[in-house]
Amino acid sequence: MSKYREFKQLNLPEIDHEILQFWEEDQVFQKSIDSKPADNTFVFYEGPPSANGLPGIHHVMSRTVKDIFCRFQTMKGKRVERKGGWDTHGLPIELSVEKELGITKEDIGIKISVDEYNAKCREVVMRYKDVWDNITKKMGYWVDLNQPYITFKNDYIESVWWLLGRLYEKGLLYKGYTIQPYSPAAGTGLSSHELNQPGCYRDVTDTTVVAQFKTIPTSLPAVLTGFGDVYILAWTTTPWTLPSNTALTVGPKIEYSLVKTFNQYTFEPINVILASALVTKTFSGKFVAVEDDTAFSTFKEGDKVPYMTVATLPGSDLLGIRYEQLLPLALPYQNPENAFRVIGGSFVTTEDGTGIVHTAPTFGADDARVAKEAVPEVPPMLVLDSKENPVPLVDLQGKFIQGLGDLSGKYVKNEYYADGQAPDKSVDVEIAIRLKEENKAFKVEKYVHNYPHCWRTDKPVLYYPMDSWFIKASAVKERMTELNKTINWKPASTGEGRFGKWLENLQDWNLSRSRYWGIPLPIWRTADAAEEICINSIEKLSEEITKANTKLGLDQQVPKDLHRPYIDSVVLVSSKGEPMKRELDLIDVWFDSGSMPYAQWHYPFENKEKIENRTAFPADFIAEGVDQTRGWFYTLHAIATMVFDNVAFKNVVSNGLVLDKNGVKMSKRLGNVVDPFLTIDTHGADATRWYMIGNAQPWDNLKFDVEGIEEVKRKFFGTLYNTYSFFALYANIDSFTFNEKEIAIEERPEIDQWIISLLNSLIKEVDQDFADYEPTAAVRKIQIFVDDHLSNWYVRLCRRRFWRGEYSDDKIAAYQTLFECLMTLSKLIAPVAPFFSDWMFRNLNQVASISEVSSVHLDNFPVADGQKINKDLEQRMEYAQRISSLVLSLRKKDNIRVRQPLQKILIPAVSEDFVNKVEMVADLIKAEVNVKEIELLADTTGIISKKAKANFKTLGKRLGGSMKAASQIIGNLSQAEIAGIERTGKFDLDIEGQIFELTSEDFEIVSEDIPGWQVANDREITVALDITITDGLLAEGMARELVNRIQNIRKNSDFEVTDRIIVSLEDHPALRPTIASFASYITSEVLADDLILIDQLKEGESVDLTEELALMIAVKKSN
RNA sequence: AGUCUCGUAGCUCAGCUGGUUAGAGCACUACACUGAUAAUGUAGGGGUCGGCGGUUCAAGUCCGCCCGAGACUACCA
Repeated sequence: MSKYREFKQLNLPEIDHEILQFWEEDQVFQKSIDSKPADNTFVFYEGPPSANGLPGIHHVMSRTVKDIFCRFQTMKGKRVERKGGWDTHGLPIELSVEKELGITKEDIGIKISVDEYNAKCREVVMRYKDVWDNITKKMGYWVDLNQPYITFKNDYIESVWWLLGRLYEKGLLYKGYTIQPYSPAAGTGLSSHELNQPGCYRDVTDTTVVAQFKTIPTSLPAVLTGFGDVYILAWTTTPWTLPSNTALTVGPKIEYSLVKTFNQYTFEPINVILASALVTKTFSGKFVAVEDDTAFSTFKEGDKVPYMTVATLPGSDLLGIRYEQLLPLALPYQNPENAFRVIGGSFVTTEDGTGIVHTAPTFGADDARVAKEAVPEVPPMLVLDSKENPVPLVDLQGKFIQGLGDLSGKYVKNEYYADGQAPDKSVDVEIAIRLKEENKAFKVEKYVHNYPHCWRTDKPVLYYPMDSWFIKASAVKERMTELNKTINWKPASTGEGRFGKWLENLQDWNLSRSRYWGIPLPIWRTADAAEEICINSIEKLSEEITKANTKLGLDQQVPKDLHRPYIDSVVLVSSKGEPMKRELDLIDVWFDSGSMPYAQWHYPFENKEKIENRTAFPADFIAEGVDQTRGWFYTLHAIATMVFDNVAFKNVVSNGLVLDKNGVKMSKRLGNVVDPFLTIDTHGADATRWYMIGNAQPWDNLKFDVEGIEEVKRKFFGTLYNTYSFFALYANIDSFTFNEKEIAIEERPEIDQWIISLLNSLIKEVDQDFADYEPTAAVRKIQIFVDDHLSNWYVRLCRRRFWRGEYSDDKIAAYQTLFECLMTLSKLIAPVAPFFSDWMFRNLNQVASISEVSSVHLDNFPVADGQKINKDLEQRMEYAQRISSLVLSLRKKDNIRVRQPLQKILIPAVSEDFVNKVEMVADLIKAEVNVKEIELLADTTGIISKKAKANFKTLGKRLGGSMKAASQIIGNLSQAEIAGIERTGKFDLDIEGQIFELTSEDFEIVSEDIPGWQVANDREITVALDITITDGLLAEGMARELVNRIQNIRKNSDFEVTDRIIVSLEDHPALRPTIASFASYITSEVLADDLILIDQLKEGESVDLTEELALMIAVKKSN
């Protein structure tokens, strides 16, 4: 006959090892998938980590979240395939390679060939794969590591190309430009990463100009007419961009003023528009505010310049005003008629400048955006060069192009000239002087501000329009928003707020990256860009290569590796027989990861049905850090919407950050990084997982504190382990193996029915919580059940049933009940604590053979049996718990030990229902608090004093302002008045003469006191305790003290719990009544065959029986 | 700067659609319990619920503004 395993103490890491080994040997993960029907899937997508860095504790967090729901759904009968994946492209990988090789991006192709460089990336990218696989295993995260998808594989790239091809066919791919930081000196664009390097932002002194833009009178609103020439003031720190001005941007909600004054350089009378909030600031120094026109007529050079506000209007009224081009050196090649007008932009502030922004779409990101959003679109200042290509007024060297008069050929910043070559006057100064002379400069000043510099050359960067390929995401903005509304976000605010807002303000997706290690953009173009082709498969590439080989007489093949530089050398041919070359850009790596639903299956070249039958798409569930909202979550959503007009995922959990215990972000620099391996090896994976989930909701940030794991280990796993050990100890003694027929629940004692009822309530709630992606709620409820109800009430109160007496039905019921609780718990906790749960499941099942499967993870999630849920029963047990607690507190007040029996407690009968319920649990209470009788006191006796309280909910609405007074009156009602309410159910409340007719519903009546008794209250329950100790009670109390001392001796002597003993006691007069009445009680309690009183006992040990009485006790084994 | 989240006891967190005296665990103190014992019970101290204003008979809860922490996005004439 097999026994339940017993242990010396809880060792979670050892359990991890044991179960891990079992999983591997039995291929439990594989079985958990294969054993489920293929047509009942729960689709999960693994957001791929990059194996270029080491896993941190936050990965344990996010993977725990993923694992929980996948395991849960598996137990609910779903087939949950979990393909692992690796993100292998991207800037971090390139940078780590560059750091290692000691090179920079500029060296690629010079010091090191692109070929070698990419080989190095390929090598580095999987560097820590083993470490990752190891943590995955150790933390109990089930994911398929054997056939992961890898983003640099040709199959993956081919799928991505296919997706791009679909976008291309739909007209969603186009070439345009974005304003990017660019270093003319280095001849390269800079990433924001590079710009954020320390020391890049530096204070510089620039010549700034507040320029006067002369409005065209016919376009002015009525309020601004009749004053003469009206100028709009706009400030710039980069005067060299003024020739490229094509618009002025105002804040529609900002108030603007028209101010009458003189130009301080030309002394011509002018009227200028600027934000009202900036009038004082702008007209400081040489200016003076005046009230009327007289100052204007007498003004002469040398005086302070008078100014006066003559009109105000909101920015929205300025929209559409046209103005004369400030520096008419060139005109936009497209729609010049739409340039030089006032448009609106939400980014405009009144913090500095004039509240009106000079807008040059070719040199400012905001500028380009507002210009594009304006209706009609404001054209950027692009002109056609000799090859008819549109170019900005400044070339890639940072020089003005030809055809701009004096400016042509000059660098826009003096820093760009070679040493000693810079002219005295920078272009900025030159322009400022010219504007002054032409009555176009309102103010010219030096200004110190923060400006980014190139970290390579130390020279200021230029914001410059760079060619880029875009995905026209804005075209499907509405559809994305619509589809987003069908997604269940956890928390909802991320979906509606962060993600929703992001979709509303969606910009086109800049796909281009000028790097080397990534998926190449599969577009080939002729030199004049007249013809282009987008390659969407390797087969297509092969066809085109063959075609090109024939027409151009080449000998090319499809490269074995689709990366650069091999793919760059492929030349295709246009319909006219011209060569076509690949656009050199790589695509944004986010497109890689957003493509994973399809590319992981090499769709549509393989596994076509998986996507099209919707068995592997969309995902039922994904989870990742909240930082992925605009990363992975977005790219998944965008690609699915654009290509499949579908969501990519139905449920998404975005988890928060893992901070250190002080709430500080973990970083290597601060040395507060928690090592996940160390944590798991020391405390076990389950305690770590349980702590992370139980301590904070996944989407809140977690303040990670190892002490919290310790607490979880002690409180939760320790208690559960103790409960199991307790069960195992006695079940082994009684050879309980669940052989007997199950005893019908209604035939079991009240307390068994109660814990089973609670258990089923728990199943219901936990099942719901897991289904709702609320793991924290589930975990907390389980914890309360285990600690408070199962361990501290059920087991505590039932202990005797397990170790006393025959193997009766009552005992069997106790075993069956506790077994069921433990078995069910193993399943409920399985998603969160996969190791301990399986360990407990297997320990129980290997003896009882209740389940046919070998692992809890192959079993089904428990189903609540509504029949067994009895809310009445739960209610009365709650009464029992609360009453017991009150009695214990009363005992405490008088310092009466629980072992000392007392005669009686009095409880005022609150209601008939209450009386019935308490009577049903009276025995439990009596045993728990060691009291002989419970008297439920009907209030007719008149010895209970009561208190009435107002029911704010019912009265508040009716009484309104009189509520306070009412509550006071009701609180002071006399015993007679309260009795009246109880009798008649009515009461007329008089508040300052106004009568309100109240009913018993409007009151809460509580028994407050029983005069002359020790009384304790807990809400509606009141308990009084009779503390008289009679001789009989005293003798019985002493008997119990004796039992306790003898039990202690047994235990200290390391007797088996089943050993029978002989007890010798030192005789004492105080002891005699006890022995006379309770000798048989004592012997049966301590399993004694004999109890002997001896006058002068020499052997044994001296024991304090009470405070006054100490005596010798000897215990020996009986034969 | 914008968007979002968070702010309740020394620490970690509950607090449902507003309702009476704001709760739990940990930690601390005292006492008790003990055939589960690195557990448990009872009692105690500890709170201007980030601040200010508003709505309401009534605000931790709803609204506005501000402060602080964090994330993401954008970098500004």
